Amino acid sequence: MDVDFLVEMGYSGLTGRLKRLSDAFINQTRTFYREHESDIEPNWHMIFLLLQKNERMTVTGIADSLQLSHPAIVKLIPKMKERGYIDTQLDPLDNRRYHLMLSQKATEKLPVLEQYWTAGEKALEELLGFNTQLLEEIKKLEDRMAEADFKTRMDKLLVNE
Amino acid sequence: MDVDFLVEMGYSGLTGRLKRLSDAFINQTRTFYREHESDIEPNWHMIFLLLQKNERMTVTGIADSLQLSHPAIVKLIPKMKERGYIDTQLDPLDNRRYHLMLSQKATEKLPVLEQYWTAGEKALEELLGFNTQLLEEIKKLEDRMAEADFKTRMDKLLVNE
DNA sequence: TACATTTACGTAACCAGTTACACAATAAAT
DNA sequence: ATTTATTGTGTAACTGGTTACGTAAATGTA
Repeated sequence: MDVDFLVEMGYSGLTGRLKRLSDAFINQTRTFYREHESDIEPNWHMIFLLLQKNERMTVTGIADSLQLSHPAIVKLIPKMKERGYIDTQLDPLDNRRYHLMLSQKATEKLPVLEQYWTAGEKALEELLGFNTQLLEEIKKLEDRMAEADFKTRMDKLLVNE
Repeated sequence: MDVDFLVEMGYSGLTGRLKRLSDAFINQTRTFYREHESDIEPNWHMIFLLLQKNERMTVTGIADSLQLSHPAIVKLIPKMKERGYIDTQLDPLDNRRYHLMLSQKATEKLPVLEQYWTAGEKALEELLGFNTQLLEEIKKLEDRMAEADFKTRMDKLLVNE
């Protein structure tokens, strides 16, 4: 395919291209982990970082920090536990919530994982041409989305309804 | 959530932010369609455009044009047919393949859909601050990904393995 | 203290992509 | 003409998100 239809379509193609890029990063990261005998998933990365920083967090705490819905986190937990990367602990003062923490195994594996993540950062720097232009443009987009999201703007801009 | 952990994390957070943005666009577009009584899904948009341009296309033709895997397209078809937006026709010269085309209903609904899509484009222009900076940076990223993808670069940049 | 509200987590059903595999039909090669 | 390779589609199992709903625990209020 010499021509890229999504690129051809200009603004209309942009959302599809973001999806395509996002999927590419996720899928290639998963392949990378598997080829390097790592039994972790791409979307665990930020949870590891969060729990490294914070020691112990609740489900909603993680969900809020990453701006994901809480069921997204709930669904990760069984597999992370099953593979031995996190321990959980009921909150003694509040029986609804419980705390997640990195396990022994997790802290042992962190040095290797950090090598992978460093490689990922470097690869990303390369892919961004060693400048922060894209990062800045994404930030502007996020900020404008926070002011008024896509749907709000579509509703407003829809003619003669 | 005053602080955004993903933004805080710099390069490491970028892929998650792309995912978050992509999901936001998709989910809000779906909500928009549903509130406007439209029984179409966000990822049908490009297929409509493709079939407007090309009249008739095969499954792999569409997959290649959009740079998706063919099962992604295969899974869309039953619902698009069931809701009456596409007709299919077996290729008389090749019994493996069949052609997809926009149905009567689809062409009837196109004027309304085009209003929605125009609103989407305008919303996107707003969100990009009426300049093509982000589009250009995304293009550069895509081009570099085509040269050497994320995983290839990670492998190469992984130290002392 | 009783009642209403909010919060934290869990579950179900859905959307949207992927890889891996199977298989029949066509095309290419010998 | 037969065999081999390739192509087009279908299916299964997986990853990773969402919304909507339920429920128990904690909190606020009359």
